Amino acid sequence: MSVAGLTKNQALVFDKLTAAGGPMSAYQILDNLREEGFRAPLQVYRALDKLIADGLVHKLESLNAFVACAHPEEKCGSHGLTAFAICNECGNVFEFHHHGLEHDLEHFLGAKGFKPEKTVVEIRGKCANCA
Amino acid sequence: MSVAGLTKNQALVFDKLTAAGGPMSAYQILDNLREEGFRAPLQVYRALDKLIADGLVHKLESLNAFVACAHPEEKCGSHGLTAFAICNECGNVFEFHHHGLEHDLEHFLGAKGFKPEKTVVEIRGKCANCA
DNA sequence: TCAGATATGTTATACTGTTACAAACTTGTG
DNA sequence: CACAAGTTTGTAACAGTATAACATATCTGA
Repeated sequence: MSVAGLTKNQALVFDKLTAAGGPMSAYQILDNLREEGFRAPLQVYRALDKLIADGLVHKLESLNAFVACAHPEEKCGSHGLTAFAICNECGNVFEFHHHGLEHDLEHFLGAKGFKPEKTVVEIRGKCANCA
Repeated sequence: MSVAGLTKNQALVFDKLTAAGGPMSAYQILDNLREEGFRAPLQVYRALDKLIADGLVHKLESLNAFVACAHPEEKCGSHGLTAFAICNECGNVFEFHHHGLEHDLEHFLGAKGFKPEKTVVEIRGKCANCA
């Protein structure tokens, strides 16, 4: 389950998030790891910072929540722009990579002299099951 | 400056945000409107809810901040997808509408049975002036 | 006028995230 | 081994973001 190169707390957070199979808030993670010895939010946020930097976890800005990457074995950053379709009914999150999108944005913003560093794309709506 | 159909508090918040010419947090707005009689966050959040519903103000999810629409005279919703390029250096926000982007996303997600309701697109990076 | 709807005010509280500092553990080098 | 430097973890306090619940006022139309 775990991934090489993670410290104890990072692995605990990553495993919890992977097992959940969906988004969790930092405080939900904290409460779920109290049995494992977690006491303070910082323990969660520190682990998340590293996991996000490594591309193993993504932050969903429109939910203030975190979700395990859909393909942790490959480095997520290498796929370019990561986007999420989030169902407002069931809360399911579908992660995808859309190269056309990325290319369009780069082209459009490049023409204006803007240098993208991180791009947030989150589509809220109804998934096929809930429609 | 003001827009028809707004209540007193809504107009105060909208004018403050327009005058700022950039993003403000809800609590920055609150502090800036204490002289006008604002006392509690809810006064700001309630006004923002209405302004956002009307398309006069946008929420920047990656900043937890709010910004006046770049073209309040036209109904913003009618332009489809609203996107933002946000400079991490100077904080400037550039609002734009990209129809190709919107079309691509709709096509891609439609094929999966996902029905978009609201789309968040925020590109963080360096603007031309700060690059 | 007055009843219903809308807007506002107020207090308290919940949720999200960070600062500052201390202690423990890891690692490489003499 | 010993021990210094760096990294990880622990803890407490706090800052920033957002909402719930309830009271009061204002507006609007029959």
